[in-house]
Amino acid sequence: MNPSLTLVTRQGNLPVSQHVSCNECSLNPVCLPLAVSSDQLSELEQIMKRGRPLKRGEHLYRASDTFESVYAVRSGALKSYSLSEEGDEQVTGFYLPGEIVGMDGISTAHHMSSVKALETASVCEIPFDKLEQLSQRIPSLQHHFFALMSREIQADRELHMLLSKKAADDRVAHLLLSISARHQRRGLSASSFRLPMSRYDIANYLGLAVETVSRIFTRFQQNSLIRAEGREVEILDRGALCNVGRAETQRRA
Amino acid sequence: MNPSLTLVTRQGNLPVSQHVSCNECSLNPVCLPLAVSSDQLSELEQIMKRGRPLKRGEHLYRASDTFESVYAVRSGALKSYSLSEEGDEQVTGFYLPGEIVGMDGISTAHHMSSVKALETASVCEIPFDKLEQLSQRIPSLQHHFFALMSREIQADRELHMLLSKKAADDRVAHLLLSISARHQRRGLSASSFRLPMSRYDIANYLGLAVETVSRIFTRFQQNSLIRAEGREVEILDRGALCNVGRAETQRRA
DNA sequence: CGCACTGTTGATCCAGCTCAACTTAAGTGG
DNA sequence: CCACTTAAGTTGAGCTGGATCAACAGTGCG
Repeated sequence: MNPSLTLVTRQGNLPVSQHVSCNECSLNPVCLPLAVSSDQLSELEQIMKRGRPLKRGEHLYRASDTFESVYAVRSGALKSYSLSEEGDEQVTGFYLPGEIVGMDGISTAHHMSSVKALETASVCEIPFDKLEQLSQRIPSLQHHFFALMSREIQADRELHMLLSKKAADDRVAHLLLSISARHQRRGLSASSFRLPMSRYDIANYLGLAVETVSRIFTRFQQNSLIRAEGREVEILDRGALCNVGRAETQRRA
Repeated sequence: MNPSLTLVTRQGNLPVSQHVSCNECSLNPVCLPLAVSSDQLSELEQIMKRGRPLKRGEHLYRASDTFESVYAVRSGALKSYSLSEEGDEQVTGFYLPGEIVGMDGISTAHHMSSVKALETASVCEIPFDKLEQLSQRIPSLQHHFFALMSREIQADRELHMLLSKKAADDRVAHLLLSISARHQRRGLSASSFRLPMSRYDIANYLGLAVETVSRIFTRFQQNSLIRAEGREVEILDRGALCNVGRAETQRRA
């Protein structure tokens, strides 16, 4: 609770710069290591730090903190958000294991959003200046980071379309499919998973009211597209979920 | 009209790799050169190519073209857009002189969107593989590109908030202010300019109906926030324009 | 075991969409 | 250079998807 106490605990129990071993990490095939050859991996490991896990609700960083590092998610889940001038929250993204968070803020030297843990989560910290230096020597690493950011931009463009053109059902369906795909990528079940975020966060992210999201979950369930119990979700009819908005009116028994 | 004829014209009249001289370019202070020292500028100029200008409606590239280059806008204006599975267009961005377009597609080796000229426009082509090589040797260039992409991500996050939380007036006001700021950055008038894009494109970009955008222009004009005549716009009350959505109901005579 | 958070459901309302008619501007060919 | 076509923009009227307000049901943490 007390900041200085937290600091002591962190530095006392878990050395801040504990050695990171990507080879022993199950995320190896989906995370940063895929960008570098095995003999260069140790160089990457050298600059990475692993901190103590974050508890639900704890911040990884806050908007206006100075930008120093990007982070690879090891476990758990995080959300990024920012506040408008009027003070209301906009959830801007969700981050699952194997994904990189914190790439905003490179240009301003300050983070432009805040990131907090949705559940107990741990991350590998990658000091960005070190990463830039390393990228000078490892072309594939430089390329990988350009590609990562490019993919982030692409995803944002897709979201742009979702928010500007698609109805509420589509948006929710899209999110479910996105989470599903990201699970599958890690070798987990694509059809059965637990959502790490609340209905509130989903609604906020998708530009909808909580009530609307809730109703849509219910409707999807009634139409046997999914089975949902709280945050536990099972995808029953992936095809139909992809086509929500296409066959808008479910004229089925 | 005939592709091969166009090709001849291009290569005949204007060599594809015509030397680019950033020092003689008025965009020098807002474009790429700001990333490199003057003695390294020639290296950058070396890899850039200037093609023939694009006419209104011509494509710079199309979605699924192989990704080879990014482009710095020299003059005119461009829009990027993509098509949904149902075939309708989503305008994803507008690009003005001094700005870089084409940074999607790095990860896939194919462009994920199309870019076409809104009016006669010219660009400097920057082959991306060459740029990566150069970035290996010029840290500030590498950093600048990371920063550029980071800023793109930031802008997308802001747009996310705009689309998910803000009312139609806010969205239009925001766009006008954005165009204004980008004009100012180039040393042009911040308060008086010509919009390069149609009402249709504005509406599409902001996730609104054309009619709504048109009505809002009219309303802004009635309330003396702007003076608008077709695409010609003058900002009369910048403060009020920033606060649209704050003082929603204009209880004024 | 109680208080606060998270989620669901119902009823009502309104911002912005759709449809429609019309005006103005911009090409285009004779 | 003007008549004609087509695209771009504006205005009006009415409809609707999703927001808002409200009440209630789990759920879980301290």
